[in-house]
Amino acid sequence: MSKPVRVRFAPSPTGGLHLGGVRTVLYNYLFARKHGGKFILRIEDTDQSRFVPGAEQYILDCLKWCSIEPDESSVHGGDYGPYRQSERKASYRRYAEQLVSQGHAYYAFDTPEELEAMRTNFKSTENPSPQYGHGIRDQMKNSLTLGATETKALLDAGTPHVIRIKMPKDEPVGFTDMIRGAVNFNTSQSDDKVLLKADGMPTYHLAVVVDDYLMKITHAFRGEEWLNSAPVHLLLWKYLGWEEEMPEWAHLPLILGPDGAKLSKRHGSKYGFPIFAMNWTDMAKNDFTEGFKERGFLPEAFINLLAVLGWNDGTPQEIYSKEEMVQAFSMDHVHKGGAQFDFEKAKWYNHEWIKKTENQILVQRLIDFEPEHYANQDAGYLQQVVALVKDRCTLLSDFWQQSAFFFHAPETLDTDAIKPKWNDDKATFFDIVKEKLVVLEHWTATNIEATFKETATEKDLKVGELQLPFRIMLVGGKFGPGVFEIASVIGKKETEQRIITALEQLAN
RNA sequence: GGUCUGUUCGUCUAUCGGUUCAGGACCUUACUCUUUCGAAGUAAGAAGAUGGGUUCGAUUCCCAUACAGACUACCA
Repeated sequence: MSKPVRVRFAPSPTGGLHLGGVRTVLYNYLFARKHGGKFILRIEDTDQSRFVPGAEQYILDCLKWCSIEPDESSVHGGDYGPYRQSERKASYRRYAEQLVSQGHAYYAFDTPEELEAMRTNFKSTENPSPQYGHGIRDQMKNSLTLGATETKALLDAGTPHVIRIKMPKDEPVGFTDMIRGAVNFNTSQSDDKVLLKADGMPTYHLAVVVDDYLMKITHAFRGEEWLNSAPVHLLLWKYLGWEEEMPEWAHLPLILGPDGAKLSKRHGSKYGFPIFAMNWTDMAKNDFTEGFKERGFLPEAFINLLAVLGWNDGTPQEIYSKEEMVQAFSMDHVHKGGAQFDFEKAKWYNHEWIKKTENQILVQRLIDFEPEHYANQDAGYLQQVVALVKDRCTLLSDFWQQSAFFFHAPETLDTDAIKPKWNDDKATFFDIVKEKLVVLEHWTATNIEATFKETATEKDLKVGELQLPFRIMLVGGKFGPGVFEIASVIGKKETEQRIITALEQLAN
């Protein structure tokens, strides 16, 4: 029997949570649930200069909205905390120093200016970005070139320094990716990545390995953009003596924008669709990014469309509930290639979910979405309205436009639509039909329709030509569900009143 | 520049070497149905990047080319 599955999502609280991030969480979550394991949320806040206040809470809120909440996290707790890297700071240094004493890492004292100078000096057309690696480290200021005594002196003097991994020259490294199979590299290709920064914080490279080990992570999913740094992590697992404990890795394909490049905030503003799960405002940069939630997406639709962007279960099914996804999910059906995000299809998913969602739940979503419109309405009435209009709404924001006339009489009537064909016969018809409706015993759509049609026949008028005027009277415009159903929902009194108001307007 | 990864209709994808027009969905168009607008239904449109192999047989396996993307920070 294998170890219990433990997967983790490790966002950096430096900004919003974009589509790719949510999809990574989702796959983590689905995989954990599928295998009865734990889903852990770890906050990677080692870069204090980029840390954005509120971002951690934002991430938690997004996950809550999507109902993919972690089992262990900085708020839920667990056996392997703390789950914030800033709170684990003390533990990283000893691992870095262990590597130094083993000869797998070294102290480097180069100042930012010196590094900058190195990059410009060694820059050439063949090598536009020279790397601090086996070819260059001999010429830099580090414990390998300085010698033991000078290094110790600098260290004792408190000289700012970092610890870098010493990448071996020309050794093959490789691993088996859950999605891509065998992936091979050569150690010469990677530079001597900084493991511990001058402020004592670890970089991602050190932290991810140490934390994954200490938290007993069994499977690690991350974006394809990390593939190139895998050799560094591989070596770290090996050098720290934890090779046997190394998790299985899956590098998820990227989500691309309509232009085929990695999806970014830029795409959102350029093409007019959201990129983040929820609205996010970076106060420091005064930068606002729209969210799917506020755009009117249902969380069920949101995770559905993300799950299927790069994964399928081999069947033609497209609409999945979260439970169905857990059942069907499997890593071997995750696509290798990046997937372009198509907002049209995203809207289609939402539409399908609106149709599929029970009226009662939909009403609740609407109240949450636009309380100013729905919060003080009668729940039963809202459900009737929602049942009538849901088929014609793609986003939650469409509901008000489609249903406002259920809550108040139309402010303006599109009389231009009927005036050309309006005449006294029709005016008389509505007078009579109004009187008949007022005394109608059972106020139902079928009865209203029957009364309407009988009266039309009596008056020798075509029903079709009367329906549009009736619609304009009740709705104000040429849209909405069936007129008789509308009349039945808004009630006898309101129907009568709207006919009267409209007849007055048409008489002028 | 180097390294890594990828490539089936415009987009998301099915096909785990072998029947059938390479299937489904989004999208677009036409028609039908609602004598409103959605919706719905029907039909049509549209693909294996290129060139070599391997094989009785390749979209599927291998190689090359092309194209695309990612990475190349004391950011993650």
